[in-house]
Amino acid sequence: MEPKIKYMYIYNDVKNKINNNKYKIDTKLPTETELAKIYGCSKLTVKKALGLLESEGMLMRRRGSGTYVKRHSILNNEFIIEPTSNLTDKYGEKNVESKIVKFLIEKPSERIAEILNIKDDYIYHIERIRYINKQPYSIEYTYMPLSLIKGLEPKHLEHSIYNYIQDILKLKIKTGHIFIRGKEFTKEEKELLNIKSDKFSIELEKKVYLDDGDIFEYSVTKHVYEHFVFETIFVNN
Amino acid sequence: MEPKIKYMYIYNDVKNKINNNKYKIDTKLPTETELAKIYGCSKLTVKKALGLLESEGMLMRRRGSGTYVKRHSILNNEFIIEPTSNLTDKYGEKNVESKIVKFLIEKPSERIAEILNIKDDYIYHIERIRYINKQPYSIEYTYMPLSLIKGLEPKHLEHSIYNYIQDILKLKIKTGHIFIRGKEFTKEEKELLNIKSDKFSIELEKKVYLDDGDIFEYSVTKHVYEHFVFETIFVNN
DNA sequence: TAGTGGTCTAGACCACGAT
DNA sequence: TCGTGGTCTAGACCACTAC
Repeated sequence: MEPKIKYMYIYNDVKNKINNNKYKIDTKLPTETELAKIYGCSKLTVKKALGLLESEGMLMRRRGSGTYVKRHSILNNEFIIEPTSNLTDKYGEKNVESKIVKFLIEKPSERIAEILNIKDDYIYHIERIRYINKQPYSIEYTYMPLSLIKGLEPKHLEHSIYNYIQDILKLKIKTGHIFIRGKEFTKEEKELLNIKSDKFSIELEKKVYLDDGDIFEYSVTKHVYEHFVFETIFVNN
Repeated sequence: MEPKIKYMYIYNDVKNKINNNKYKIDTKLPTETELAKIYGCSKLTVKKALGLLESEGMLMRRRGSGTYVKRHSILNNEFIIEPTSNLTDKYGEKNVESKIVKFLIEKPSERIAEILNIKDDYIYHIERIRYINKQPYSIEYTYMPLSLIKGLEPKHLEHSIYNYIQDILKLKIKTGHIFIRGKEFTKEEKELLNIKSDKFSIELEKKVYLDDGDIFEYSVTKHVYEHFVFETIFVNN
């Protein structure tokens, strides 16, 4: 149950206590020194755990004053996508469906080869339409190096590529770089998604890296705008 | 010149060396131990500096292997807005113009009072159209507690509210919470911005907090979609 | 002035990658 | 097996808040 890493245990424990109202919003947490005593660890370990919660917007820490609870973790809001969100985990496997438009293994274009850092190798080139509760949600153009992602089959695309990569291939996603912009749908996309001609899209362009530094995915996903909200938090140092 | 904080000095120094190609992309940085010796500090201080650079996507750190340079800091890309971007700083004061549509001091609506955590006090209610290089860029609806932001005048709105708050009032922005979505422009907004009727907007809804925990701004900004890209990076732990 | 979180040290030990 | 970054300790001192 408990993770081996002590600060992750403290992180989860404090997070749960906030979500269960054992630590209430707008109240003060015990001091770092007290928490260190409670958890039987050094101040630095407490500080690392609380720093994570601060970066998620749940805590506000003030030198000379204390650590205050600001809000619960989100999780429940229907349309909100965070940088690390996974559709299948968010909406439940039963509520997400995917229609495969293209599933190719091909030589990459010059541009994609450069982005994926590929010399003379093949890639997967995938186009999927995704539905949530039977409603068209997005169209997704994905490019992945063949050499990294072994054995990908249509059945994986129908559910979650990410879950295949993480659960079956045991690859670890480390960082991602996301660009968000507005974009019109093409005529073909409107037909594929079966949406009216005045709808536009929110486009997410993503480059995702594994923990060994390899880029494993370049993708462009165009979301029907009514069903999409992206959330992010920043903390200054 | 050098900041008092040692890890910020290291952070800036390494960042500059990457941007000036003294540390080249795809090469390895000296180890933490070596850097600690170079800067005359402990490993932990080096680690903190490098951790910041990793969270900005400039470095990739791998246990058992080393720290690798991944890319320069961005800065130059024309339309890209990051979570902490400030229009005036980004495009230069001369290239940003603002037209004030509304500048009211009023009692807040119930909704705004709740968001700003205000009981029985007045707020600024501001609507501005912003132009970059004479092109309409966005329309911005801003609500701020009067009690926090003293002495705001039209001349400040014509340039940067943020610069007034940070440079003159010496308030420090600590965290922000951002939602991004697609939204149509209203007929009035299209007229104010003088744009064609088929244009839509990327809406940024922001709550911004000061370092003492007070919320000082709630704003909704609708950007003409062609001139707007939002960038963010995530790092898993 | 007392109490808080922020920075920093000089170590120790561990998990993981490369070989 | 060796070198790397990751976790952790038990302190010290500092900057800031609140009183």
